[in-house]
Order: sequence, then C-alpha cells, then structure tokens
Amino acid sequence: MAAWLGFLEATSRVSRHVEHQLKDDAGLSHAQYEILVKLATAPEGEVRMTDLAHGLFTSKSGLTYQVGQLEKRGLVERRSCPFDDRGVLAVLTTEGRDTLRAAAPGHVEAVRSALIDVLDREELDVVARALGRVGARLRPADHSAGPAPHAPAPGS
Amino acid sequence: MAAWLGFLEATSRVSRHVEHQLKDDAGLSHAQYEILVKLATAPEGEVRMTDLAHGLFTSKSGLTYQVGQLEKRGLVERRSCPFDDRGVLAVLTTEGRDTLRAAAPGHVEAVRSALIDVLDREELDVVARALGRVGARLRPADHSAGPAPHAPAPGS
DNA sequence: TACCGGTTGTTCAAATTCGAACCTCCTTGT
DNA sequence: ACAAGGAGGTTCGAATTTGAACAACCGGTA
Repeated sequence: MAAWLGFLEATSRVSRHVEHQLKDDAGLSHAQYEILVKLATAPEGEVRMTDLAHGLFTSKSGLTYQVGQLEKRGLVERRSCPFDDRGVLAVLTTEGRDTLRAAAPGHVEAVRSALIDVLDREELDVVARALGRVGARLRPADHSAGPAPHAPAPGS
Repeated sequence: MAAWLGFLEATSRVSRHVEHQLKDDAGLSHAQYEILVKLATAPEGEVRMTDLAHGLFTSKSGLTYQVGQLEKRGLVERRSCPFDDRGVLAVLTTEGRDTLRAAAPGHVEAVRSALIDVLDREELDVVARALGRVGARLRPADHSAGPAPHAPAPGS
C-alpha cells in the first residue's frame, strides 16, 4: 500500500504547492487558471458552461461560482448562447488573456519543478500512462471505452 | 505535459471516488478516516495533535475541526497531555476503533479497485517510488531520511 | 398545440478548508 | 525568580466546494 500513501502525499503536496504558487503569482486559484486555459485554447475564446464543466474536474455549481469570480475581475464575460437560450457562453476578455499569459510561465515552472523534474524519462512515461488509465477508469459512465464503471470483482 | 493532465484527472477522480465510498459506507470523510488510522496504529491509541497534523496533510486548524467532529460522534476523546499542559492528546475510543474496523475493508477495496488493480506490478512499483519522491521533495524542511541528494537550490 | 422527459445553468444551505491572530504554557538565559 | 522567545491548539472570518432543489428551455410525440 506504499503506492497509495505516496499517491496521497504527492497529491496533496503538489496540489498545495501549485495552488500557492499560482495565487501568489497571479492571484488566481488553480480552478480559475484551468478555466482560463480551456477558454484560451477554444476557437473564439468562448466555451459553453457545460463543456467547461465537462473538461474540468469540478461540479456544475462550483463552475458557476468560479466563473462568477472571474467575471467580477473582468477576466471573463458571460454571453448567452445564440443557438440555445438556456445556454451560457463564457468568453475570455482581452484582460483575461493577458492575465493568463502572465501567469502561465510561473505555473508551468512550478509544475515542472515539483513534478516533472523529479522524475526521469521512463518514470514520467509510466506515470503518465498509468495515471491516465486510472483517471479514465473512473470517468462517469462515458460511452468511450473501458468495461463497467463499477467492477464488483465478484470472483475475488 | 500529458503526465500533468493525467495526474490532475487521476487525482481528482480517485480522491472523489474514495471520499464518496467512505462517506456512504461509514459516514466518515477521508480526513477523518486517516485520523482514526493514525490513532489506531499508535501505541495506546493516543497521539498528540501536533504529531497528527505532522503525519496528515492538513493544517492545524483543519485538524482541530476534524477532531472536533470525531469527538462529537464519540469516536475520539480529547485528553490533556500529562507531560505538557498545553498539549492535547487525541484518544481513540472503543467505538472509534469499532467504526474504523468496520470501515476499513470497504476503503481498502475502494482504493484497490480504483488505483491498485488498474496497474500492473511494475507500474505500481514505479508509481510508488516516483510519487514517493515527489511528495518527499515538497515536504517542509524535513531533516529525516535525507531525500536531498540533489541540492535543492530552487533559486534561479 | 400541449405534453413530457431530459438538459442547462443557477441558487441555496451546509460542510469544509485555510491562514492569521490569539492565548496558554514550556524553555532558556540572566 | 523573571523576561524573552517559541511551541501547541484553538478561535475567527473569509473563501470555496458540494449536492439537491429549482426554473427555464429544448426536442420529439401524439
């Protein structure tokens, strides 16, 4: 079970580290940063709330809250979706793009020094593949791949 | 950066999964469960708050809160430390030990099915070693098992 | 058209987390 | 003995998260 303990410690320390770095550097929480990234990599800098929530690892209400915070700071704007009256688009403002551009290098550096640089190439490979599988395995009833979400493992 | 994304997704999904399983199964949060485990593995079922906070990955105030919750449910008792009047011992009650005993199998199963069983032996090995190093690297000025073969030199 | 199940995003209360301020007590130096 | 400095825990306010409940809206169907 050493893997589990290691996982727990690495998880909380890295997460804490990154969160701090980001907050001190750019006044953004990690959640907010991730939202900005998703918006920035989208075609027009605009993404529907649902798609955002899908790509991130937070609840719908959590997303509403964070987008609200970003909107207060003028980094994001809400616009109603032309095709779907109940839909809401989150749109990256110019200021938001600038903020992200300013924050990105520090964040990348933090991740690199905390996680990437500590591993050698092979470990990085294995960790990426292994954790990728672990994450995918727990993805909500997604019709993509993999067996039943709940594996009762009857045989035991 | 695939490793980072994988890490993020695995982290949040596994954490969520375990948290849920534990809450549904035994009405405990993961933080509370970990506290009980630390207490149960201690000599007399009693540990000082500081030592608890040291072994867990939470802040002092967070620990105070969670121990308070556990105390409300009668799973833990507070006792003053005989050697140090400002110290507080968290003591596992019989009921607490029973609760833990009842919760443990489900938790272990959840961890196993979510993380362990998804990896083969070699991956498990590498992940444990790699993440162990990652976690240790971010440990606050810890003078224990010298994980500082490389000069930290975070400057620059 | 009216209905009905399913989707979208928000609002709500409750729980949890964090850091800073704070008080009590120990330890050391004089 | 006494003051200074530090350690141990708690308290406080603010921020964040979550799931459930909710209102509006889409799509298809009779």
